[in-house]
Amino acid sequence: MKARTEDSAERILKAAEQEFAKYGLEGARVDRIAKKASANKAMIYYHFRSKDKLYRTVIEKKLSYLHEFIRNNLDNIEDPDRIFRNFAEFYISIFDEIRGFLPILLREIIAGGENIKRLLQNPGGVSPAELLTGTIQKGIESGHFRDIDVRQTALSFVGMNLFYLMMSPVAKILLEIENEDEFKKARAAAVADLFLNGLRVRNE
Amino acid sequence: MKARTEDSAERILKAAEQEFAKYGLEGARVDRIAKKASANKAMIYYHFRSKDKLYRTVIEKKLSYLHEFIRNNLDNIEDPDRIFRNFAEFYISIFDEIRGFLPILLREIIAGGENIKRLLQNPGGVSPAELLTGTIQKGIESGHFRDIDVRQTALSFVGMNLFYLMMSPVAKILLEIENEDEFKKARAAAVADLFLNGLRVRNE
DNA sequence: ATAGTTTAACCAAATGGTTAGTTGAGAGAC
DNA sequence: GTCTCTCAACTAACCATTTGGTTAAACTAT
Repeated sequence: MKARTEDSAERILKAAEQEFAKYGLEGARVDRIAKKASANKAMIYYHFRSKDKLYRTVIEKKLSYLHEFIRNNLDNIEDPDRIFRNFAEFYISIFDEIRGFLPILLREIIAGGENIKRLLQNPGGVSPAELLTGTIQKGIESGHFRDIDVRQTALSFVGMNLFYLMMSPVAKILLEIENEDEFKKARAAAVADLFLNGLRVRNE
Repeated sequence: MKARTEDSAERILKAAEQEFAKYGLEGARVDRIAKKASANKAMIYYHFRSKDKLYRTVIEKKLSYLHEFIRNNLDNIEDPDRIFRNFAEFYISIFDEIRGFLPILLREIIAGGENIKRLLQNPGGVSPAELLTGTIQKGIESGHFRDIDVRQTALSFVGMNLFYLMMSPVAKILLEIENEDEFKKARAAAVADLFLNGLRVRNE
C-alpha cells in the first residue's frame, strides 16, 4: 500500500492548502481537510503530527518551489531593461501557480510570520530586493536612468507587480475587466513600459 | 452611570480592533478582548450582541471614517498632475490612521468579504477607480500623457501606493530602512514623480 | 425630602457545543 | 508476522454564549 500512502499524503496536502487558504490556520477544520482529501482524520496525524505542522508543511513546500523558480529564471541577466521585463513577466507567470496559495501567504505577511522571511531572503543567492536595487543603481550610474531614490523606486516596481497578483479579484470588479486572461497577458508589458519610461532620462 | 457605559463600549471597541487585527475573527478570543478592555466578558455581550456583531461594528466604524476622509479630500480637483499627487499624499496621510486596521481589511479582502465593497465603491460620488481612470483618459486625450492602457496604468498607480501601506513592515526589513519616518515622508513625491514621468510624452 | 420602583451597567460562574488530538482494533500487502 | 495504512469512537480542552444575579443612578409618586 505504499503507493497509496504517497497519494494520501499528497491529497491531504492539497486539501489542506485549500482549507487553509479559505479559512486561515485558526478557522481551518481538520475534519474538513480529511473529508476533502477522502482520508481519515487519523491519517493526517499519522503523516503530519499536528494541524500546525501540516500548515507549516504546506507553506514550506510552496515556498521552496517558488524559490527554485526564482533561482532558475532571474539570476544571471545583464541588461537592466531585460531584468525588469523578466521580473514583470515572472510575476505574471507565477500567477496561476500561486493563486490558491496567496491567501495563506498574505495572512502570514499580515501576522508578520517568520515563514515569510525565507521566501524573501532567497538563501544562497542575491535576494530579489538586492537584485532590484542593484540594477537600478547601475542604471543610474551608467546614465541610463534618472537620478532617483533607489529604494523608493524598487518598492514602487514590486508594488505595481504584486498588487495585481494580490488584488486581481477586487481589481476585476472595480475596473470592470471582462476578459481577465487578456488583461493578465498584457500586464507584464504594461508594467515594464510604465516603469522604464518613468526611469529613463528625458532629452528635452 | 451613563458616562461609564460609553467609556466601556469605547474601550471594548478599541481592544477588539487590536485583537481582531492580531488574530483575525476566528483567532480572536473574547476573553482576551474583555481583559484588554478591563471589562467583564458579559459586558461585550451586553453592548454588542455577539463576537461577530462586535467584529462588524469595528469594521463599519472604521470604513465610514475612511469614507468621509476620501470624500472631503479628493473630490473636485481639476489639474491631472495635482490629482495624482494628492492621491499619493492621501495614501500616506492615512498611513497611521489605518495601520492598526489594515490587517483586518486585508483579511477581509482575502476572504472576498462583502464589507470591503463598500469602501471601494464610495457611494454618492465618483468611485476612486473611476476618478483615476477618468483622469488618465483626459490626460491622454489632451495630449498630456502617452497613449497607454488606462486600466493597466490606474492599477499600477494604486499598486505603487497601497503596496507600501500594506507591506511597510516587510519592506522595512528587506530594504534596510532605518529611518522609516523619513522614507514615509518622501514616499508620496517619489511615487507621483515616477508615475507622472512614466506617463508623460517624450519629445525625443 | 424620601421611600419605592425602574433601569442601565456591571460581574462571576456555569453551560454546552465544538474540535484538536488519541487510541486501539483491524485490514491488506509482502 | 509485521509493516503500512484505515477507521470509529473517544476525551480533554477550549471558548462563545447564557444565566442569575448585584449595584448604583435616576425617576416617581407621596
